[in-house]
Amino acid sequence: MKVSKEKAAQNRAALIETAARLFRERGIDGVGVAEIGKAAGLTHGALYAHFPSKEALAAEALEHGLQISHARMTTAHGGRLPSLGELLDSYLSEEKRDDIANGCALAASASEIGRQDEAISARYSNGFEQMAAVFEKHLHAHKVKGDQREKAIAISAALIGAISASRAVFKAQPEFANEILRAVRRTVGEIAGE
Amino acid sequence: MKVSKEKAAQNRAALIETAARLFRERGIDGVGVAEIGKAAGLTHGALYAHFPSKEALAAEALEHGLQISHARMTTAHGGRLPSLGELLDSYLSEEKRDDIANGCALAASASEIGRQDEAISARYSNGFEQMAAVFEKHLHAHKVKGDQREKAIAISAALIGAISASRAVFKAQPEFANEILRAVRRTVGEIAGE
DNA sequence: TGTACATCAGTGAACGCGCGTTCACTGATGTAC
DNA sequence: TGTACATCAGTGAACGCGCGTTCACTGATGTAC
Repeated sequence: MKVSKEKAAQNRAALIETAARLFRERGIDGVGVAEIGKAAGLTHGALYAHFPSKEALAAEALEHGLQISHARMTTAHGGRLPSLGELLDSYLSEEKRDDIANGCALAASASEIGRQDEAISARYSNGFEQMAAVFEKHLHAHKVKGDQREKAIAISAALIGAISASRAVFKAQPEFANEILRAVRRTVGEIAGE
Repeated sequence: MKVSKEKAAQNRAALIETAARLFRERGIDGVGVAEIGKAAGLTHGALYAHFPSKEALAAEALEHGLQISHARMTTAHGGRLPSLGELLDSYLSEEKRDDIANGCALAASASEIGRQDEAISARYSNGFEQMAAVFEKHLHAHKVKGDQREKAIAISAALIGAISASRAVFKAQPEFANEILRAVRRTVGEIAGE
């Protein structure tokens, strides 16, 4: 049956949010459209009224996830801009590492985006540039010597690698997983002239 | 029909090598057992004479890939130990980034290992520790100040993140993908006192 | 050394299952008069 | 404002397909005598 425009927009948003969370948790290949539809309170068929394919939904879900991640990196308690130290502590915390569903979309999908199509690559690319831009501003504010853009890109890559690696080793060696987070936290702090 | 022990061992090795390559290229979820068997010159049924499940094969394939990666990081032309600069240049080269089939197993599977079982996590964990140990030796040889193990772990995470991110953005922005490699190359070089 | 036979790696059909996508249909919404 | 009807988001059965795994069978290998 037809639903109101408002309700349809809500359903579309629910599909994107649900897909973004499930894709982060289990990968794009690891979640079926039936499960996404059901988790969003719909049937799987409804998905195709909003998106031409699962892949198109994945692109929108990645974009949504990246917007959330960027917003979180640029707002702390009370809406103020977090300091570089707060940002690094939060990004590399054990809590964030363990909460993949709400974690950084760049880290959760790092090694599988290369297998997706160009539309998804483009979204990831924009997200990575935004992340690097956030760090570049911090490096600029701290008057860090050298190529600030270069260092900001390296920091972004290091953080993504740290979360991916920490999650990868966690089940077998949780203490080593924590050591990875601490090691990158301190080394990046040094680069940023902390 | 039965085959000689020697031939059976060759087939087992072919299954592991083929699986390692295909899993790196398209992910564990992205390749079926039928394709692995066929690419190794067998039928899919033969796979179960050597491994109890696809997951068990994935664990062996990861281990095999990590051994290759480690061997490559500790031997250059002529069997000598490569310098830190050679190692970084090679690891962060555009060629390695583009050749996922033969690339570093730690980078290719970074974000999907966290979703696999503990046996696979244990293998990844050992591989990561070996990689960090290689860099720690280089830092020690270069008499780098500070906590060398900490820096070696951070360097390993940064390299894995760099390759993952560079591959992720490549389809949409190949020049940005190259910039990521260069940025991490130079920043890691600085950390290592190059 | 030659023969009989147990072993077991490999074959290929078959299993149930979930996948992404399609489509005829439903029925409340929202518009035209 | 009230009525008739076109729209279209959502339903749920069905599509063909490939998935991981099982299993009865094959036949060369390798062993026992």
